[in-house]
Amino acid sequence: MLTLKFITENRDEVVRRLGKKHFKPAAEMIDRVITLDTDRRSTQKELDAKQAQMNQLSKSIGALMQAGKKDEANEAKAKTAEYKEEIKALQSRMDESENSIRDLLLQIPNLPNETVPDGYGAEDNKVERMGGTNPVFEGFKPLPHWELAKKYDLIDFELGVKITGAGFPVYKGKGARLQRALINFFLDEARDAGYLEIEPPYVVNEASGYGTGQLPDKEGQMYHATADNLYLIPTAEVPVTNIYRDVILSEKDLPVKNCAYSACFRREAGSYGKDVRGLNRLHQFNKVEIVRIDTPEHSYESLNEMIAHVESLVNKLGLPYRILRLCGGDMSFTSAITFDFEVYSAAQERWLEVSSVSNFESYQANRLKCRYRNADGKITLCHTLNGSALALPRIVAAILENNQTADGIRIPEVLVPYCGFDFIG
RNA sequence: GGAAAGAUGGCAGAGUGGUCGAUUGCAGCGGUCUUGAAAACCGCCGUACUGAGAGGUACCGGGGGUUCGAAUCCCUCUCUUUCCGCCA
Repeated sequence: MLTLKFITENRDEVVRRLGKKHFKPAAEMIDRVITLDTDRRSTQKELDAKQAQMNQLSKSIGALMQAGKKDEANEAKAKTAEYKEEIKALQSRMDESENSIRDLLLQIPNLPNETVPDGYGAEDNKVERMGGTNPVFEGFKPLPHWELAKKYDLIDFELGVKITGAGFPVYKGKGARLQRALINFFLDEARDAGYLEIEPPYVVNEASGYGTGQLPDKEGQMYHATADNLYLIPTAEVPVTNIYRDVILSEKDLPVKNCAYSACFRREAGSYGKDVRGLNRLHQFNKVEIVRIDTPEHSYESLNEMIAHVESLVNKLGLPYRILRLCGGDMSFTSAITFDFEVYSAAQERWLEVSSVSNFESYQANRLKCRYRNADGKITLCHTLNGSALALPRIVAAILENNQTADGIRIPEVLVPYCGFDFIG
């Protein structure tokens, strides 16, 4: 969430920038926050003064009792009753203001960075750059990956339906080994780029869900183990970022660079059609995530390094790709700026999103209470960033489709040492 | 699943009703000494809100209660540890 201080000090700027996200009630909500805050402050002044009086009176009673002046002590005691009433009233008024402010702040999205393009949806995203070359298929018609998966017995979607349900594929043989190979390749690449590998829990508690913002807004997207009130992670971002919840880092520890492989679980309620065919959208999938925590001064440099890292991955895999700078309307609630990576899937003839790299600036850190102490001892909110590096299913889809030949599928060279085979046929 | 113990500042660990926001040790920061370092010694060293500042207020796992006054007593929830049982 945005900080109260920034909102109250930059009212007009906040309203203007929220406009880019097409957040309609911005002005109304911001003004309400400012009104509530003014009220909260004056209430607190009153309350503090009253409590100071009360504290003093209590102390004097103690002194009187010790001095044996019982009558005077009792007299003072009688006075405390009315103080108590007033304190109680002021306290509840302040709690009310505070709660209302927090509720409002949770409903206000992050401010888009000034370099985020205007726009309403996917069609307004700006192509930052493109790379790789599209494959040419000579003498045969390329098959979509779900047919290739069946033809070479790599992935069994029906079996997943039997065991669990749609969106839970079963990988078999070289299909399963390709999963392991990609995970190891991505982790090794991240380590070479200086990221510390983390193996996090795949199930988190409520506090962690709130920390990264999955709760309360995206509650329906997570699988919820109600007997224990735990949530299956939709991404390793959740457990990894929550490592830094309620933590004050030292500036010399920044930037924090973590990477983690995890299975990811998403309910994807409401999805249907060609978007969910095959590997395009799953309820369970594998992903390697990179997470960075940095100073505000350095976070955009960090963002660029992350983009370069992800770009090197798709390059090494030899996939045609493009990088999109998302427009205000297509960005997530919590993001200040997001770059999407898409790879081109030749047989489906469409772009598939394989990574999303974002800077949340201090929006997530404020909720997490993730701060750092600089050399002068000043405590400031960190900036948090994360990105997929990479999500497997659509990468697999693109590899299968783009690398197919008339009689098999070529494995990208960088993966051969990880797979132990260079061809599926 | 059964039983017990516990939750205090970055960590360890005192504190059982009245200058306790909290003794002490370690770590950290500054200084003296030293060519430099170590050791020793001296000082500083939680967070948030509020205030121009001095200062004020809140916080000892969360919530509620008793009391003029709660880290300390009571209730409740959550979590952790240990033992037993089961078990990859």
